[in-house]
Amino acid sequence: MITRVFSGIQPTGTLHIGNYFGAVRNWAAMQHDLECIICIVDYHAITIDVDPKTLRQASLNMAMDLIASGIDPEKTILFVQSDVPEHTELAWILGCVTSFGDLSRMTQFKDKSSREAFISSGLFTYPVLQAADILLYLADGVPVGEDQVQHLELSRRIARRFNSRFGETFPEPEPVVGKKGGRIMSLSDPTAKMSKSSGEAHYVGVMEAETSIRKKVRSAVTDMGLESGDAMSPGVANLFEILELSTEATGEADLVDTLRADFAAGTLMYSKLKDTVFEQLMEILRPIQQKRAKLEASGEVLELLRFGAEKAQTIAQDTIVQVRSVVGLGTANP
RNA sequence: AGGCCCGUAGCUCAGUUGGAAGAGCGUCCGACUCCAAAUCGGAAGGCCGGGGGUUCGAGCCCUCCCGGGCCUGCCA
Repeated sequence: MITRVFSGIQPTGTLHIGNYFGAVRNWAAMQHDLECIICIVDYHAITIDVDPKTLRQASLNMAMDLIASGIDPEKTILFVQSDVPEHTELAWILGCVTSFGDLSRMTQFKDKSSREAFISSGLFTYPVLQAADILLYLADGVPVGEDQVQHLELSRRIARRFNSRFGETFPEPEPVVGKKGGRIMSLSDPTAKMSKSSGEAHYVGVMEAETSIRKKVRSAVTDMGLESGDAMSPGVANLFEILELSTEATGEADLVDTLRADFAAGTLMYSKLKDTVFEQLMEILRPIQQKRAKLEASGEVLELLRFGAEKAQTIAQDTIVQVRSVVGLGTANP
């Protein structure tokens, strides 16, 4: 039985609808039944080149996006990672029970390092910090997408090795699967997951201006003309996916059925599909954008994050005291 | 600590004895499309890493600095 869930998200400055439908919305649903901890992972962000002038603001923006998207800072512990420096201490200690070979096998490192000119050792040990994030809170559940299962496996491995070496300390975190697959693909390249790093045309920002969103949806790749009865192309399937996820909340699910029937009959106009996707999407995004604007005007994020960091640190410090004790570190806690 | 190589458009790079800064990809606009993609047409985009020097003239030569890569060594 899972009781406490940890999630991290990088301070990329803004959320896109892939983040929203794939992760954030599930977190918002979970926070009513489970103890949720959501961390804006700025220590992770600095593993690749970042601009120090924008990092802090990116963290604050991400926090505001999350709250506007339904994360309730009263229910969920929401904070910025570096406000709780215990993360780094635990990462060091866990790094010492992590094998070099395990880290070398991480595919995401191989991926990212091949793209960077400067490869920091932090990029290499990133999964250790990720394990520390989870284990610091003794979280027993981690909402996880396809691409993160390998990292979670490593976290479990690290927890297991630590426990066997120093005594039962950490639960082995279980993957928590969201209720819906919710994997949204890039609009320009529907074979790749939606991400900000691929470029402007690839993603739709949750806080993006309506005119811009409309344009991006209209520009989505479809297909080169199908015979009726042909399988749906990845691009069209992706649009249907977005539509389905949107209408789930707007209560207009019959729109999807109608359009699907049109597709099956070979009479679907993609321009109509796109307009519908755009309209339904905006039904979801508009209230979020309004909430976000109010939040920004109020200037209360800093206070909310400080509140979150305090709650997080209370848990984190208990863990660190325990860890230092079983490992034999320091003189304060024999 | 020593040796070698690199830094030019958002990205990957070309740039001849020193003589008017370029290409591909990406971006923006247009044509074509039910809408898009692909394709075609057009446009924007640059402190040539930075300072100093040589020269009538420097992306190119000299020098120092900054940043990055590889190799060897030293310390922990």
